[in-house]
Amino acid sequence: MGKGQETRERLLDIAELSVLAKGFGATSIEEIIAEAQITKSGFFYHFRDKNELARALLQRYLDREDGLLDELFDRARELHDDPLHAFLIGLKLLAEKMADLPNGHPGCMVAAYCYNERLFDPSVRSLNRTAVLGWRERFVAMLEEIAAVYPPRDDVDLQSVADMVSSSVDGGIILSKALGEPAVLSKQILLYRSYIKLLFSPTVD
Amino acid sequence: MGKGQETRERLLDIAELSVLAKGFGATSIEEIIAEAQITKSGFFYHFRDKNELARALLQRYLDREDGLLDELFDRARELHDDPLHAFLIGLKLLAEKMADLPNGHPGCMVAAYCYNERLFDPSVRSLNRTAVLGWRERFVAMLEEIAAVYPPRDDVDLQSVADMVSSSVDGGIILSKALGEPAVLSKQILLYRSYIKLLFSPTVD
DNA sequence: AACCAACCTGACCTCGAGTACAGTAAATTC
DNA sequence: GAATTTACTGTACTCGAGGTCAGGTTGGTT
Repeated sequence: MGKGQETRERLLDIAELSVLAKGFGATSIEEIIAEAQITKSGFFYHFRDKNELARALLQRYLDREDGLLDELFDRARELHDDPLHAFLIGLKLLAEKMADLPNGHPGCMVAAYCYNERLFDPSVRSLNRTAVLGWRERFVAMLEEIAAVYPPRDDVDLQSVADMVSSSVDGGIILSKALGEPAVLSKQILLYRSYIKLLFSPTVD
Repeated sequence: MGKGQETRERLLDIAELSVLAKGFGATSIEEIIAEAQITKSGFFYHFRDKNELARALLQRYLDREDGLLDELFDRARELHDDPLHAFLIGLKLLAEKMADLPNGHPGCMVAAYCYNERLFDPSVRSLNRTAVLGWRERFVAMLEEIAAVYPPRDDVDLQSVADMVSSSVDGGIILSKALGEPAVLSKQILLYRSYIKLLFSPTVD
């Protein structure tokens, strides 16, 4: 990574934490460059304007998130052939990952952007939408594979069950933040796992 | 309601929508007073500073939310004596209420404040925390009553199952907003309901 | 040695934000 | 009907925000 890329990443790191803690509108370029020890002109060399910072921030977050999900659920599939058990293992790995964050989850960019939507141009909003649709697709594929083997014990829409992964994570993050109890997030993921277990297991216990 | 209270409520209405759409930091007093057709000094007559607006906004939101939950779950209890079925009915009523919002849910103040936490003084943050704890308490009480009659079919922590109500709502709101699909929220609540059904029902069908 | 692109710095501009404070018209109280 | 309170308006101030532009330094290419 060249010197320019390094600076850019540093700017994004600083911006990311600030955006998750104060929102995009309250995150000033002034404060980012102060922490990054760079001048304002230096900042604008890397990003044309604040909206380009927003786009880059979201894109980087989504790439990382996709990478993490690939890693965890691929690993889960390695550990178990059965689609249901692989999914349950993947959820456990995810819960553990979330529990291992030292200061709790810093926040979900997608959620932060939802509560700042009016600030962004359509391209950023569409990026956000596409990301959530991607997660839906990812988990719907797993769930269909599961449902083909284990008929669900309740009449549910698999697409919504797929959405529930994102919902549990985003909801869990909010509760963790509001309560100041980082553990809440992983507990919510494990409850989703419990639902999947009950929904698809032929016998329970 | 006197003239002053009326103005105050109008200011809060305008601020609420803006905060949920752009975040608190990006919501300017200037824009609020422009829409409310009042001067800046008029605004500061009602609120000492921006932080007092924040507190009033959250307080009003929480009062309304508590009122709504009281209404729905009291009504549910009227409709069915059994604690499990009453809870399931309450969740259905909640899902319907959420589905009936014409333009989708405008957003949860608690969630918005979580992603703006650094902007507020400790009293506001503590108000936010207390609210979530209140919801936890409310639903834990219902779940304990249920669990006393119907032993849960999975080894779960009832406090987390209680938190899952808030988590489903907040997660559902975020997905709805990100996707531009208002229906997602009520579907997530109904999935939580499905989980409760599977978790406590002696027989499934 | 000359050049050039990448990576910045410094000085400057404009605008709107939050805030202060003095004044005032209308309603309410005494 | 005088005094007080409520509910504002008008004016003025400061500061930090996002953004521009012209210039400078550095390390590698020709």
